[in-house]
Amino acid sequence: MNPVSDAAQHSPLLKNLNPEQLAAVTAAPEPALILAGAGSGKTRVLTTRIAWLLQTGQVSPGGVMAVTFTNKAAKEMLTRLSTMLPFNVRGMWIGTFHGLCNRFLRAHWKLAHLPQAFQILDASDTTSAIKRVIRAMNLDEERFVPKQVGWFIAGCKEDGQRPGDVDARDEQTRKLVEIYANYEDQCQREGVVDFAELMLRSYELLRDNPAVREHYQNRFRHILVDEFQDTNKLQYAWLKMFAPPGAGNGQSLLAVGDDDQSIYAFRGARVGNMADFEREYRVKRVIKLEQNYRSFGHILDAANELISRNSQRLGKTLRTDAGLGDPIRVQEAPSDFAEAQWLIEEIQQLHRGGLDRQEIAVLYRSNAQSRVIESALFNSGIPYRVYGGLRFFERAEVKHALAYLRLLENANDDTSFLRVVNFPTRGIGAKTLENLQDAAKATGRSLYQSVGAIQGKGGANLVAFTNLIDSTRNLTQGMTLREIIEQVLETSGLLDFYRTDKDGAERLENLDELINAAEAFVMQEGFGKNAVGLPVDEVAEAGTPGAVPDAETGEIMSPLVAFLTHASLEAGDNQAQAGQDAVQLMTVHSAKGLEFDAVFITGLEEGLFPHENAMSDHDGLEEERRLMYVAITRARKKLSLSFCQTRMLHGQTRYNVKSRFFDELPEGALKWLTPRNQGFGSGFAREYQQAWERGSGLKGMVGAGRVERAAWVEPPVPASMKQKVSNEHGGLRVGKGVFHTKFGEGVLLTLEGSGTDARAQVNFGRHGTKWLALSVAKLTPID
DNA sequence: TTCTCGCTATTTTTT
DNA sequence: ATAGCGAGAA
Repeated sequence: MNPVSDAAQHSPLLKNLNPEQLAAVTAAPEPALILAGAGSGKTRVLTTRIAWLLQTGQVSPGGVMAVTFTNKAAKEMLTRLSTMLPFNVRGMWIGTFHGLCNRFLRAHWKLAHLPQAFQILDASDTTSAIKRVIRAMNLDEERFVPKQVGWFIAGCKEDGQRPGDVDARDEQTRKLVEIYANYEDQCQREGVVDFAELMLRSYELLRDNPAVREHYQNRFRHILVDEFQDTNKLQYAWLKMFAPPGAGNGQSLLAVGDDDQSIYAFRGARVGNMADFEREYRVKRVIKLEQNYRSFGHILDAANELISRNSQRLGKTLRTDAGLGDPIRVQEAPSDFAEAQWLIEEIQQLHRGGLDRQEIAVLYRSNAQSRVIESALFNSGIPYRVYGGLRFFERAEVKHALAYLRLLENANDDTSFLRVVNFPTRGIGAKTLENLQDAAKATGRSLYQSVGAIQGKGGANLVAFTNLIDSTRNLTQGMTLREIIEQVLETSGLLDFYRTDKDGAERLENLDELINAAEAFVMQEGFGKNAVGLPVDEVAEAGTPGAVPDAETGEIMSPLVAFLTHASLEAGDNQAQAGQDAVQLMTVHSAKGLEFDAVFITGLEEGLFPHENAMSDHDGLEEERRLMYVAITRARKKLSLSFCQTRMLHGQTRYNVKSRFFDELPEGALKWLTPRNQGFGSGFAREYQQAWERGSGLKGMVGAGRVERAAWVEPPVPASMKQKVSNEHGGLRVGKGVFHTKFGEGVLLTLEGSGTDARAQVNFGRHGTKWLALSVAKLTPID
């Protein structure tokens, strides 16, 4: 039945897998759908399958592609794989949809009609770029709210639609499409792409270039997709380009997903892709992973019972061998303050009982709910960490620094230009910038290129700014990434600004952290990859996640461009700092994929959870229910649910009814801590509240800053990993002439790295200074 | 150019 | 309640 040999079936990798997991891991090389329930060992199955395929010689490292949604999941997969495999896995095509698209577009930048050093706009860059378009078109920003226009454009792209494809039936939509078209032109002019564009552009490239498409179809024998229920229309279409249905070419597309955990439909995710996949790929057998290794029985019973109320399901019931465990505790609190106070007591008790604080999670439906809980935790001195705040690369000071760095690479990046042209202030005001933008618009050139057209004092200040950029660019030639950033921070005046700013200390720290991040990035990317033993041409295509060589010439991005890309693609981890034991606070959405010993689901009130805005349609309620399902299944041992009779929301007291989800849970699994149906204002509740209000200094503390903000930390790089910089490599010498088949003669400036990762910086004069991967580029020394 | 006042919106958001 | 933003004043 299975073409794999007996020996392969007895690989030590396959030990301790249950029958379903084993079936998934060793599934025949054909399309397969794995329905993986929460806590069923999904990641283990994915990584074990990849390791097993490689170990049994069914595929080479270059023939595998594994796609995830989050950087975290991708990292997790790489980490686990590297412990299972004897070689370095970093060169393999394992990453997020967007990360892999980036890698692909860097290798085929010419076909994609992009500059090789194209930069990626994050969500806020995108919004400000759209805002500029709307202003340039003299449109009303009330009627065309930049953020909403952004959603519209992203929505079009995720549906695979260019401006010409959109069916605009009304005036408003026609205008939106016009904005979309202008925004596209602007991005193209500036050499930038947004997140959705990364996907759409690579999809179109594959669609329109049969040779490239066939090449990749032949290359990737095994494609594995994680969280398939969250894919949107475009992502599914993108996957089909790599592995078309019904091709019968022996490719294996393995989709892993859980329809019950689909909670991103509101963002364009199509659960229906799972059913479509099953049909279009004629999937013979759907493997269900229903054995749960995470939670006790009462918790699973509750999850199963709740989710069974949904109508549109592929069908799946979790089971465990772990026994029933503790019942689910339910608390009714008179107010949100009292709920928070109850949480404190519970958390203290759990902690006294020996539970680490980081094993305790407090979940809520919307971010606004975290405030009360935070101040209560703050008051009682319990360390906590809130997820979902500003991430490292999104901080203003870091974005400013990155904008300067981007301008060094591409001065035509108007988004970056506008961000820092007057920061720190240089006497360039709104009026001057308006004139500049008019001049740029008239000639179709970038702001940087139009500076000469502005007269007077503003013009002189603008020239001073471009001179600053130009001279910094010259000054930093040949510098290491660290030196470049240090130089930019100094000459831009950012350091001076924050040094004199009264609360600039934290910002200076973050800028320092930026240098560390860059240093860590260089170390991580620049050392010892592709010990994988990929053939040279596959290295060219796979490259390294950080710096991808051109598929033809071997030219790679400079470390600076690679770092800037890294910064946009990975906004920085919200991951907890190691060694700090703190209670975890987050929305249910951001808890997906995580697990804790003890979980508190708070604010279970009608209108809040399920949220009123989601209940306009039937699907909305089902998605809320799936969200509740995700929340419940995060808990390993202890689960508590709570709701409040009253809650302060938008400055007003709301009187609540408990969530309908309570009626959908098995009564036998619940333990009510408060008498049922207790009215508001009953003796107990009133007393509790009064005691609470007397005893707490909370009123003064509300609005106090958040403690222990999640910080972004790069793993420390051991000194032994220091990158090799040499003067010689295979007959090439720094300072001597070299010849490249495409770029002609040049002078060798720098040599870095070793082995297949060796790279060279060469000044080709007319063609400029370029970084080349020596494993790909054909460089010969000239005497 | 920068500061301050007042208006508005406030579900979730992996990239 | 409150953060974020835009318009007018200093």
